[in-house]
Parts: sequence; C-alpha cells; structure tokens
Amino acid sequence: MGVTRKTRNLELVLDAFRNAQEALSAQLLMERLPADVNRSTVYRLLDRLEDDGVVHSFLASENIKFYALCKECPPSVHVHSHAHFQCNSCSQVVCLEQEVVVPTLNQYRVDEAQVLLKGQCATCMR
Amino acid sequence: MGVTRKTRNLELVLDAFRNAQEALSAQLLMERLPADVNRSTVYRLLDRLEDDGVVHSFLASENIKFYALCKECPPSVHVHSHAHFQCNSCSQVVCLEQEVVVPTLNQYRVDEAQVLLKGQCATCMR
DNA sequence: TAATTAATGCGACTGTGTTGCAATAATACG
DNA sequence: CGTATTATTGCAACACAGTCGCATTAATTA
Repeated sequence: MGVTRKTRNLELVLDAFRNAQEALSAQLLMERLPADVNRSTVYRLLDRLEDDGVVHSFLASENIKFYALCKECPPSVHVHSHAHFQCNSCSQVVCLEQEVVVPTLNQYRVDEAQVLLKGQCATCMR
Repeated sequence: MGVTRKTRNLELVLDAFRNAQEALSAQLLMERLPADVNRSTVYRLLDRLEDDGVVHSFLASENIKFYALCKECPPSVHVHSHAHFQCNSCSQVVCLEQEVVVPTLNQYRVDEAQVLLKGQCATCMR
C-alpha cells in the first residue's frame, strides 16, 4: 500500500527529487532534507513511493540502493529496463534515456532488467 | 594484490565454486564450506580471487554481492558485460552466456556494465 | 631447518536498512 | 467545527553484509 496522506515529509522528499538532476540514495536524500527528518521515515517514504510507481530503485556500487523519479514511465508497463550510469570517481548516478535490449532466454521468464553502466563522467574525465 | 599461497581455505573455496552451477554469495558459499572457516577469511579470499580475475562479482537483489568463476573471460579485456539472471522466487543466480549490447554514450566513458535480469526460472515457473 | 611474511581467526566495528511500539497528525464524517 | 479513525512519525533496538586491527599460524624461501 502506498502513500495516501500528504505530509510535510512527503513534500520535502518529493521536492528533493524534483530538484535533483541525478538519482539519490537514502543517504544523499537525507543530506538534502532538514536534519530533523527521521531516518526510518525516509526509508518508509521511499518504499511507499516505489510501491506507488512514483520512484524506481536500483542498486549501484557498494550495495547502495538509489532512487529516482519515474518520468516517462507508463505505469502500466512498469518494467524499468532503462540503464543507469555511475561514475567510478565521484559516485554520482544518473538515469539514462536508453532502453536496453534484453536478451530473450528460453529457460527463464524475464520480468525486469537492471542495467548499471560504470565508468567516468564528463566532469571527472578532464 | 591477489592470491599467492595455496592454502586449505583457498582450495575449499575454489572447489565450492567448481561444484556450483550457479553464482554464490558469501553467505551461500559459507554454507558449502566446513563450519570452521572464518567469515572474514571468506570475504578476504573472495576479494583476492576477484583481484586476480579468477572470479567476478555483481550485485543481486537485497543488496547481496554474488561471485562466480570467470570461465571464458579473456583476462586482457576483462569487462564482464555478460548478464546474470536471478529468480524472484528461489533467488538463485546464474551467469548467462549473452553479452549485452552496451549503449554508447557521448557524455560518459563506460568501462563496465552490470546487467541483472530478474524473473522466474524454469523450476519455479511450473 | 630457520626466517619471512601471507593468510587466518577473533572480536569489535561500520553502514544500510528494518521493525515494534507508542505518540502524533492527516483525513473522513457527523 | 469537533471527534473518531488510522496513516504516519520518531525512537530505540535490531538484523545483516561486509570491514578492520592485531596477534597467531602456516606456506614459502633461502
């Protein structure tokens, strides 16, 4: 079950995502929120927002879960096979536009694909 | 720096991987080792084996790192863009043969691609 | 065989994320 | 508006993967 009540914390989290160009981990998100927002609350909000299809999540380096707003995802076909890029130097994560061609497998039914590309971002390359 | 000495624990770990059809997390690996093999030792062996290019690692669900033997990877071009599949029901992880077509990006230099496909394996589908 | 040093075991410690529970506050309804 | 309902919150404790320092053990070297 997802978000049903409009609370201060919910608004703060949504604003943080709207203002962010990149994907955010719970940790990064909390750094952008007032210090008095509870850690558990943040995790619970992220869960609910994901249930509602408002954000999607994926794992990046160091076993850190990142979240980003779902922009052009048709909620019906909510598969998220688009790729994410993480810079090995600054650790920043961005959502890419590209959909990834998921190989067809005859032994498995693929419901979801997580693609994380890693390398150097433009800023860290120069 | 990687593995240099041939120890009992090293042999046990390598045997476990050779006998496994699927990829193993540190946890799963430890279940297949004698109980007296220390947890830290397992993690350190995995690190060394990865440094040496003997195994490769990737993240699966629940923030768990999985490891598998590198079979046909040319050590020179050690990029590991091949996909992995994880069953949402039994959580088993396998290495797939398929290489994934990595999209070319002009703003980023991609050094590595991690592709995790999720769904149902043949056993869990019936 | 002795010296060197990689590997190990242990225990304590991170850091991410979860949970139970009581208190608080957003909504629904009269 | 005032009250009842219940979603949300804060807190503290917890779970778990993985790391680290350090003293001990054991594989290799000479």
